[in-house]
Amino acid sequence: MSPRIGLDLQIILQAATQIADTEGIEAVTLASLAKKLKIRPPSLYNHVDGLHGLRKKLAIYGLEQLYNRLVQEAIGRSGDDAVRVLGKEYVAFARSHPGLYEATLLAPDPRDPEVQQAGSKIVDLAVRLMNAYGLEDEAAIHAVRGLRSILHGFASLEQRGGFGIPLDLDVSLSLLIDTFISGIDSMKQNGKLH
Amino acid sequence: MSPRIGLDLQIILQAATQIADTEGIEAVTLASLAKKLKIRPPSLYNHVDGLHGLRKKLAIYGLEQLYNRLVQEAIGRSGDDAVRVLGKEYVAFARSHPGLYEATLLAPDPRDPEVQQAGSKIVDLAVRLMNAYGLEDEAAIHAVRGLRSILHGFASLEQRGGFGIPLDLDVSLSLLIDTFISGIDSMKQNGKLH
DNA sequence: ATTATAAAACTAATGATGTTAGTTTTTGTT
DNA sequence: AACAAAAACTAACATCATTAGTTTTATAAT
Repeated sequence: MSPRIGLDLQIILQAATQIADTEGIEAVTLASLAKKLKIRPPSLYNHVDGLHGLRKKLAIYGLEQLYNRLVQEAIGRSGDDAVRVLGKEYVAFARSHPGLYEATLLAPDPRDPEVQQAGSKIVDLAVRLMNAYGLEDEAAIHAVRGLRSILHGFASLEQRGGFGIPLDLDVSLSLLIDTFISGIDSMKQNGKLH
Repeated sequence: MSPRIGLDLQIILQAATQIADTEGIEAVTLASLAKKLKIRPPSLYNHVDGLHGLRKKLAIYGLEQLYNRLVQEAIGRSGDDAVRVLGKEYVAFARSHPGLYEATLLAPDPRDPEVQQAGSKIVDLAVRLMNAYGLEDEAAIHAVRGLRSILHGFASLEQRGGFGIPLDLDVSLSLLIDTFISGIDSMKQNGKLH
C-alpha cells in the first residue's frame, strides 16, 4: 500500500514553518519550499494541493501547535490564574512563531471545515476556562470571543509594529488581561452577564 | 510644471480599494489594477513605486479614511459614550471596507514613517478619549493599546470567519466594549491604573 | 530473487505576474 | 509654434504556480 515513501508531510510543514518564521509568510512559496526541501516545485503536488492546499495545511498545523502549547499551560489551573497564563502563552506563541501564527489566520477559506475544527479545539478550551467564572452558554461564548479578540488583536498589532511607542509591551498585555478579568467580574455583578 | 496630467493618485487608490473590498486584498495586483484603469501595468510606475509602493499608499489611504470616520463619530462625545461609539464605528469601517481595512495592516514595512504617522493620528484620538477617564501618560497608552487590540482583534477575527458559532456578533462587540470600560473603572479604583 | 505496482520525483511547457529599459505620445508652458 | 516633462506605451525578462506526461524507485506480491 506504500510503494514508495518520500517526503513526510510533517517535514514539509516544518520546512514551511521555518521559512514563514524567518522570512515572513509571504516568502512561503512553492518555489522557496521546494528549494529548501531539495526537490522541484511540481513534486510538491504529490503532498499538497498547490499553494492553497499548503496554506490550508499550514494553518491547521499552526492551530494545532498553538492548542498544544495552550493546553500545557492551562492544565491544573483555573479562574484568573488560568486566563492570565493562557493569554501570556498565546502571545508568546505568536512571538516565537510569527510566520506560523500569521498562517493560522491566512487560510484560503477560513470557513473550511478542517480549519474550523482545528480552531474550535482552542475555543472549547477557552469556553471551559470561562465556565470557572460561572459563565455558561451564550455568556461564555461572548466572553471567549472577547478574550480571543484581545489576544489576537494584541499579537497581531505587536507583530505588525502597530505599537510604535517604546513602552513595555508585557506590561500592556498584563494590564489588558487584568482589565478584561475585572470587567467580566463587574459585568457579572451588574447582571449584564449571567 | 505639469506638462501632462494623467491619472490621479486618488483615482488609483479608489480603484484599488474597490478591488480590495470586492475580491480581497490579494486580488489587488498591478495587473488587475491596470486593467481596471484601462492602462498597461508599467504605466502604474509613473504613480506608484511598484506593488510595494501601492500597498504602502493604500495602507496610508485606509488609515486616513478610518481616522476620518472615527473623528466624525467622536466629535462632541466623551467618556463611555465616546468609547462605545468609537468602537462600533471602527468595526463598522472594517465591515464596510474589508479589503481596505486589511490593507491598513498589510504595509510592506509597518514601521515606515509615513505609515506610522497615519496610524498615530488614530492613536492620538484614542489617547484624548482616554484622558476623559483620568488616564494620563503611560496609563493612557496602555489603555489605548488595549482598546486597539480589542477592536482590531474583533474586526480581524470576524472578517476571517473566526467566529464560527451563530450568535449575534453585535452583542458580542457591545459586551466586549462594556467589559473593557468596566474593567478600566475597576482597575482605576484598585489603583492599578492611574 | 524477480516482477509488478503505485507513489514520488522529474522534465517540459504554459500563463500570469512584477519589473526594467527604452520609445512614443501627449499636453501644458514658453 | 516649439519645447519639455510627464504619462503611457511596447518589448523583454525573471519568477512563480500549475498542468501534462515521463521516469525513477521502493515496497508488496509472486
